[in-house]
Amino acid sequence: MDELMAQRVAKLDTLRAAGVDPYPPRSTRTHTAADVTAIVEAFAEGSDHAGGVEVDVAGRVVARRDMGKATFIDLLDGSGRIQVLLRQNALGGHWYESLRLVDLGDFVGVHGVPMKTRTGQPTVGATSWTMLAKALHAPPEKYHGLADVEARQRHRYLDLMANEETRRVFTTRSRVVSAIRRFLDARGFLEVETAVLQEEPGGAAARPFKTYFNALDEERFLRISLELHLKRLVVGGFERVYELGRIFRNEGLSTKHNPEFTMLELYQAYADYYDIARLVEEMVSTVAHEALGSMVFNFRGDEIDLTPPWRRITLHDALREHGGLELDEFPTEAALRVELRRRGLPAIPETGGWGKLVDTAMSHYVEPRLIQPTFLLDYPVELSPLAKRKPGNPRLVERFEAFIGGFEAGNAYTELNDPIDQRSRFDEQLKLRNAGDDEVEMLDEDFMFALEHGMPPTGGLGIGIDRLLMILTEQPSIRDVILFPQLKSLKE
RNA sequence: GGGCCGCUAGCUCAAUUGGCAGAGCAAGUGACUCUUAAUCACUAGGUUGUAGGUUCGAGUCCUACGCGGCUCACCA
Repeated sequence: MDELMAQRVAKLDTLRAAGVDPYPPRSTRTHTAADVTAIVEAFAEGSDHAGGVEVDVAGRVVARRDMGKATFIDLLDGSGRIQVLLRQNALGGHWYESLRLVDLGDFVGVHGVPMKTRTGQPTVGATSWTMLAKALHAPPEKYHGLADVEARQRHRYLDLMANEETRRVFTTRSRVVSAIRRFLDARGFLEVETAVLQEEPGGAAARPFKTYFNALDEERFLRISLELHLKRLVVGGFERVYELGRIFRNEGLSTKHNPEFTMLELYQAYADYYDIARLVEEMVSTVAHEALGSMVFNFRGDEIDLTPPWRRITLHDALREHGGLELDEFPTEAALRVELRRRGLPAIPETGGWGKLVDTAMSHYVEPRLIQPTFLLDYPVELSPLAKRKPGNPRLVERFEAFIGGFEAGNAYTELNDPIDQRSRFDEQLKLRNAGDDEVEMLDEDFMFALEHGMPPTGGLGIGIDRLLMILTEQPSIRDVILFPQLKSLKE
């Protein structure tokens, strides 16, 4: 035990020896910090007190200014900060003296009267105080806060207690998620919960996490998307469903990727991808307005305006506009590969077909330039085995991805509901897999059985909530919007 | 996984060419009854991420490892 902790334990023992429980089971709080501030601000003009009102406040001691026979303490509670003035002749000598047992980081309760100091600051003039919970470690530095990125992520509680900005990000996250629910609930969507542990992880091309189900003596996978289960529900007759849930992909970490992340997926019967595009821009802008009161955000140095309508451009046109690449001139995998090599693109995939190469070109030329919210429309069929083909052009599907701030934030299609085509698409995926592409969509027989019973024309959507939050809270890394991001363990 | 950068007191940061490891906050003692990054005086606090190596001498140079950040690859 280090010296600082030993000092605090000694104070704790002193309290106990005096018959004081340093961890009492409850407090008698009657007012929050914000309540007291409101009371003081309602004082009559020229008055510095409210006749007869007494309050009990409680919170963590975040600053302390010792003035001899008077001490100022700043308490932080869930509503904010409030200053407390403890004076010897208001508390009595014994209780003032025992203030020396109060350290930064302790939780204390204070009984007193709302008042203004000479400078007009709302303050509780204390008549008594109580220890509510003794802290055995010093909190992070009071002025600079906690800066070390690793410490902030490993010990998020320290980040939250030290950094106002962190508290803002995560209260915003909560408000955004509840605004999304309100938006969808108001439009007749039914919120559902589907299986996290799955026999066959489908709905996306990603490596899954594996786990083991002891009772059944079978392997299970953590879900990599919500799609196939939600579509089963549309088959079952739920016309508008959504799920806000955690999904898991056994892949790398980056400023845009965390292995577990929160996805919103929704499915709307009798809608197509154009309907979904309108829904997305309306939902995101409404949620931004409700949760943050603004539709304009500063993200990585760019000003991003979420006001609808968002730009719509086909992938085909975007490649011409941003890359000078005319896809029609390179209609085969071989021709496109030669062209991309000639252009010197990095990381050209060896497997995966024409669609994968189009995706590579898109990532290189288009994606980084889509700073303002943009719907990129009509993708190669090979990349989208669950989306409906575009009438008149069977190489493309009715799909868009929504880009904001230079990365993908959403993905939507007119859902494929032709079970014959769906089965052949799974077959195509299997061929790609056999050709060496290990991240493809896997056949799910029960899903096929569902489709074979008939699914109405349906529009579907997936939005990465964490990425959306990055924009809305103006945070450059996904780890800044996830309370407990995945980190390597400390081996000792 | 590759490349680059970082790791010094509980926290935030210094340390010149390889030459006695420092400061602020926090802590302890004392002064101070309207302060608010309170102020003032004094005190204590270190296996410089870990393990080796070079050197008379290593926070500093070399090697390996650990953790983190950025970036590339993969992915949403």
